[in-house]
Amino acid sequence: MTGLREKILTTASNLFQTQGINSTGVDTIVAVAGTTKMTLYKYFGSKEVLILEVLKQGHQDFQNWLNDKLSNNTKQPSEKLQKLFDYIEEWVTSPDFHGVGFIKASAEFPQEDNPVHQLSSQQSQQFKQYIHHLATEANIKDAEGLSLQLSLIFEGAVQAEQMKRGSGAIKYAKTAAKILIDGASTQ
Amino acid sequence: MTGLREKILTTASNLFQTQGINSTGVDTIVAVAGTTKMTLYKYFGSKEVLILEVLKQGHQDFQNWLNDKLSNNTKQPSEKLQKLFDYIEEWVTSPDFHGVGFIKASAEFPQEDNPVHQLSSQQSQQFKQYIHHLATEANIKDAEGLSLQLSLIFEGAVQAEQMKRGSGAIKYAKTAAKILIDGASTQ
DNA sequence: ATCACTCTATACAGATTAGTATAATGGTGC
DNA sequence: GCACCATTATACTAATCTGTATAGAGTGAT
Repeated sequence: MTGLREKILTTASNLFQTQGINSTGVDTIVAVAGTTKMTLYKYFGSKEVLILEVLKQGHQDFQNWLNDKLSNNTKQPSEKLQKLFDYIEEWVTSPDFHGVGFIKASAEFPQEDNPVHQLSSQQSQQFKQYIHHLATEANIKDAEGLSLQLSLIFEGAVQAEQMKRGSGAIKYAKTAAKILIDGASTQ
Repeated sequence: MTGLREKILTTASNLFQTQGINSTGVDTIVAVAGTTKMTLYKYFGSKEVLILEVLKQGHQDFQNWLNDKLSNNTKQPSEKLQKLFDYIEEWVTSPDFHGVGFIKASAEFPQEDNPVHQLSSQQSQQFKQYIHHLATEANIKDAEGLSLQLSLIFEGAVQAEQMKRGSGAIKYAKTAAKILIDGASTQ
């Protein structure tokens, strides 16, 4: 079992978040990962493929983590929606939080026909749909509107946290989410 | 009257938004602006200086535009806060909207000691303080909390709009803002 | 021991980058 | 005409980038 592919993935993920994607060269990645370019290009045909794989992995990790938390710690569907931002806070404030990939990637690759941008956009929409799913299960009338608002707050909070670490933006995002959820529930 | 400096500024601003900052070379900027590198480096000592100037200009334009709108079209302080997101919507949906500079810049320059990141962070905070100012004038009790929440929604909406143009995120951001403002007013 | 296989080491190609040096061009004021 | 000025045109340096070519080192199986 190599684990080299995995090592390259996590190394690239960290560097992309801390240095930026375009600012991180392939040479830097392999140097930090303790391997060579030949190996990197064997597992990932190009830097673009590597970027896409990093995004996929990060998104999947987040979705799995969140889903497990919600499945294991809540019973009623309405409870999930209420506790959503509690877990998001836990995720964002955890020490190994390294940002949300698709938000940064879409900024670095603004062109709509770019594969990285397309995947980012797709992941953003996927997350919105996940909230939509939670909202409909909780019998929210305007599930579409609420899910869009909650994803707005999510992206804004992550953006703010990324802009200035430990800004406490998540706390206010949490109360804002609570207000919006309560408002949509009693309708 | 030259206007060449201005021309370079607006050209760079457009290219930075549509292609990304790091992905836009100095050669491209001068080619599109119809000038040469010598002139660019005469007005702006380095690419970093140019980036900073573009950010300053864009932020100032936005703040001036928003402030004028609010000053001219509202009378009472509480009205300003209510109409804030109406004008933000007008700004975002306008055809020559080219994104909010400091949001993208902070993504492309994640390192906190980077001058571009620092300016972005500073501008983000400045905008939050502007909302805070509006909130205190409107006699909102928890002005700090509300202004943070509204700036979250703003950044999230811009992010969403940038991710997928014409997503209608602004409309939902508007209603979310209304709910939060009303909630903070009747406290 | 030899084959097969993964990984390393290193050097390289070709393109692109930021920034500079130098000479020529064009217009304005006098 | 002449001097002054901003601008252009072009060529260059030196670094950096992605991606590849080639040869060698290590390991495990049979």
